[in-house]
Amino acid sequence: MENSTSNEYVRGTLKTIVLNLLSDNGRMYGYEITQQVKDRTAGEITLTFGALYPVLHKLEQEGLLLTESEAVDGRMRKYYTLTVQGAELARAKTNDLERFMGAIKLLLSPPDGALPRLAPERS
Amino acid sequence: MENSTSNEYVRGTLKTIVLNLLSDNGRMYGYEITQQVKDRTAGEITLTFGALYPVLHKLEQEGLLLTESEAVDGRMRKYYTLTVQGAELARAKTNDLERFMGAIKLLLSPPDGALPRLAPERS
DNA sequence: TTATTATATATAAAAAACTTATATATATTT
DNA sequence: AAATATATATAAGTTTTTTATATATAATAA
Repeated sequence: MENSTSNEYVRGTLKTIVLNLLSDNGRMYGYEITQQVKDRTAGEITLTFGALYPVLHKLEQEGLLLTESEAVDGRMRKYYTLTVQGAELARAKTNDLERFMGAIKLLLSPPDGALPRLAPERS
Repeated sequence: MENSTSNEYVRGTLKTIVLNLLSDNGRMYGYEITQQVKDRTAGEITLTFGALYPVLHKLEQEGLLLTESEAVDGRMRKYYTLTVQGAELARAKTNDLERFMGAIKLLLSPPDGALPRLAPERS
């Protein structure tokens, strides 16, 4: 049984997650990215292949990643590495995401000690 | 001149932001929501009407919000209030978002003291 | 030995979400 | 008189994501 929240919040952060992991690891293949995300977040975040591969292909196409295909133990792997521009974007987007999360925290912590309020009459 | 990051990260969090603000404030209208988000995040997050109104309409349609239209100073306002279900969802989604952000932090802080790595040969 | 699970990438169709542009209208400020 | 602020709304187009499907090998379990 899984106990991760829906990956609704991955929406918008996927590109940044991928760039950031590649920045940390230097060289990764798609499947490895999904596994590392799952492992490092204790299963909280799981990437789907249907979302991941199109993002990887698009980043490559934009000149942010380089690829090398390699057969390992009879199975094909496609390794991705950041280009200089990709590394620059990784820094920028990671920084942006941190700022965004700081801003979200300002919203999630009630301004005063406000209690939750409901609609009055009908439930 | 604005200095907010692109609202790319709002993607996926908009519904949660709206539910959370309504939970704090009890009763708000659309324009007010955009202003409060801008104010409380020091301009870091700005909601667009094209994204906000469809979300409000959808939440209403799903029975999570109640509406009351009211003319104030000659201008129309449509106030939104959480239903019981809406309040419950607000709690759940706020909690989920906090968990998600905790998980993201695990990803953004490098596991070891790893230095950023680039592609070898071609730029 | 056969079936299942894990490893590995990929794409297409459909749905969902968001951006951008546009429309309408009143009040206030310049 | 013009511009800005307040206020909601929708439609068209784009982008993104989900879901389903396809392919293939290796390792493990039954």
